[in-house]
Amino acid sequence: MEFDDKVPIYLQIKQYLYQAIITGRLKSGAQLPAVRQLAAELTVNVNTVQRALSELIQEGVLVTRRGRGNFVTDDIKVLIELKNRVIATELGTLYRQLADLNLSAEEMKDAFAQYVDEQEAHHDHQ
Amino acid sequence: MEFDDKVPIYLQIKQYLYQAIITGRLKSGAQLPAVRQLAAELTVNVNTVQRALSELIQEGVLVTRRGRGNFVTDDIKVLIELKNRVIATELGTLYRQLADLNLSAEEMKDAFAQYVDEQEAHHDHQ
DNA sequence: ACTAGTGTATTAGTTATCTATTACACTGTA
DNA sequence: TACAGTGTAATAGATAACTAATACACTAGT
Repeated sequence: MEFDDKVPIYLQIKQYLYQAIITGRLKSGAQLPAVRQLAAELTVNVNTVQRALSELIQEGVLVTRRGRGNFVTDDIKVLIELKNRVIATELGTLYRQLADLNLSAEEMKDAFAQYVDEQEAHHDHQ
Repeated sequence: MEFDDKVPIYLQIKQYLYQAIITGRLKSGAQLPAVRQLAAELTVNVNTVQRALSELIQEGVLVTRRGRGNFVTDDIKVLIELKNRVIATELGTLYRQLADLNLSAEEMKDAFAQYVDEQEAHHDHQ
């Protein structure tokens, strides 16, 4: 996997796992690949994977069972909360950045809507 | 100044300067504070400031005159292009993140619009 | 010429992240 | 009981970012 060398890899792995869980590629209760396999897939060290996993465990998103493996929590509430939290964080980041550039609420919404429409148009033409 | 310790400080300083220039707090042709003063204001080392500045100089956003100081370019076209580039980058980041979470174009626009409206409502109540 | 105020460069030391390697602990099955 | 497959921990070394300190180079004003 390719990483942005300006942000710690373990944080990018967290994002990658959030994404897999939120989109349902890793479903509630599902077992994750073994840490050594994950490390191989991501072309990264086991310790780095472990660091990301341990934070997800801390958050209650993952559950670890010694000798068995790591699993996505079966607590649906936690997963719903996770999705809301992740999306809100991303929306908030853009909002703050645009606010810092003195864009009004209307300008922000228009700019983003226009950007999205442009991207969709490009996709259609592919 | 407070920094996020998960992203290099010199990049955050770049963003800070982009913001100052785009919002007109630093106008076209204006002289920047001396590097030592900037370092003091940002509570950061001179070398770190210098690293950020040298990238802005490389981009043509700033112009340096030895012994005189650093100045915002008086090439308006460069500044307009800068604003467009910075905003497009930020919009693109959110777009990609939400696309990775399988949100549709409509869902993205609605989610952001709703977020912005909520923020504005909170501001009114302050 | 001197001096104060600029940017620039170099060196050395600290810290966080990441890697590589090895070892250990627990679980389930043959 | 062995063993293969899990997670977990610890150590040592590499690299990038940051800091601190010092020195150098150029400009403008006295």
